[in-house]
Amino acid sequence: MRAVFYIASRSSDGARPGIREIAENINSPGHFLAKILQKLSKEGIICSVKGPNGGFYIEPQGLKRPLADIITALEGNEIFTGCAMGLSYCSESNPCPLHHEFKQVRNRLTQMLYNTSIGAFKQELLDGALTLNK
Amino acid sequence: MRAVFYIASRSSDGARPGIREIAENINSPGHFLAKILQKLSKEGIICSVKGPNGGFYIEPQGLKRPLADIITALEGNEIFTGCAMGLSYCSESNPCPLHHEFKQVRNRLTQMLYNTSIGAFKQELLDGALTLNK
DNA sequence: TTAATAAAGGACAAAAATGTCTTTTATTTG
DNA sequence: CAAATAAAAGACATTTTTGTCCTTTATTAA
Repeated sequence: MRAVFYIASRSSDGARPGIREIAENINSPGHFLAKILQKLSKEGIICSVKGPNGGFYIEPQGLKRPLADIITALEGNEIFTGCAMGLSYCSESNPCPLHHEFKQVRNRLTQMLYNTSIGAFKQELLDGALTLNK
Repeated sequence: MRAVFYIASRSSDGARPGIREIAENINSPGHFLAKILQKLSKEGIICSVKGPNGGFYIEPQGLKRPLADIITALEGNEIFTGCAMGLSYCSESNPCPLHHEFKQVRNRLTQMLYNTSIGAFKQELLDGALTLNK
């Protein structure tokens, strides 16, 4: 789950890096990465091409999608909706003591992840160190 | 890890509920609860008395401690310090693209958990539904 | 002082998350 | 079309987290 954004930043700029190349650059077990990429491509976040010279890439429109989409695809959306204390009964109509205050924090996080596109994140990475080895 | 705050809210008001009593009221496996309570009592957040009529309680001064202490005791403080993306290289001097913005969100959460005492949380629970069965 | 009670502690078991390996399928290039 | 390449897919292994059980130790009350 860690190695998510690396793909995003690498796979673009026209090229189509393969699993091995990506794995080396982000310092992650290749076979494990493969599974994650499979999920992401099934969810339509990244695209893949089989065969020689194949690999992964992201379409221009895909770069516009928010980081939140990646999280949702990989881990579901509990982060965006769950209670701070993990209380199952907690809801808008039956809030736990921290519910309202926490909701603000959570909403801000949600906003942040929805307002930051994969492309923007990538751009900042390229501008900076690009140290993605975990 | 879920069943944390329940103890806090129950064990006070002079009584010393035992594991069984607590477990039933919060709908959690008793033996598992026991381990959590052990940790918390080792950390000095709750107190325990062995023998007949023994059980768990929290001293008045303990009620003043922030919720954050419970979290730290049980899960460490990565929540309060870690990077949103789980990037190990991310730090103040080498920030990831979301670092600064996320830090604000995280600090707000931290503040919230430090400003809310166990006692205050308990009070709100007693005032409200007190539905703590998970 | 002894019997009953209840937490402490450690060993063990199950489930989930993480990671590895092998086979299959699709694509491209010669 | 054949061979090589690379992702897809699923089986399998390891590790971590979560949960259970049993024995020991401390305390209280009769």
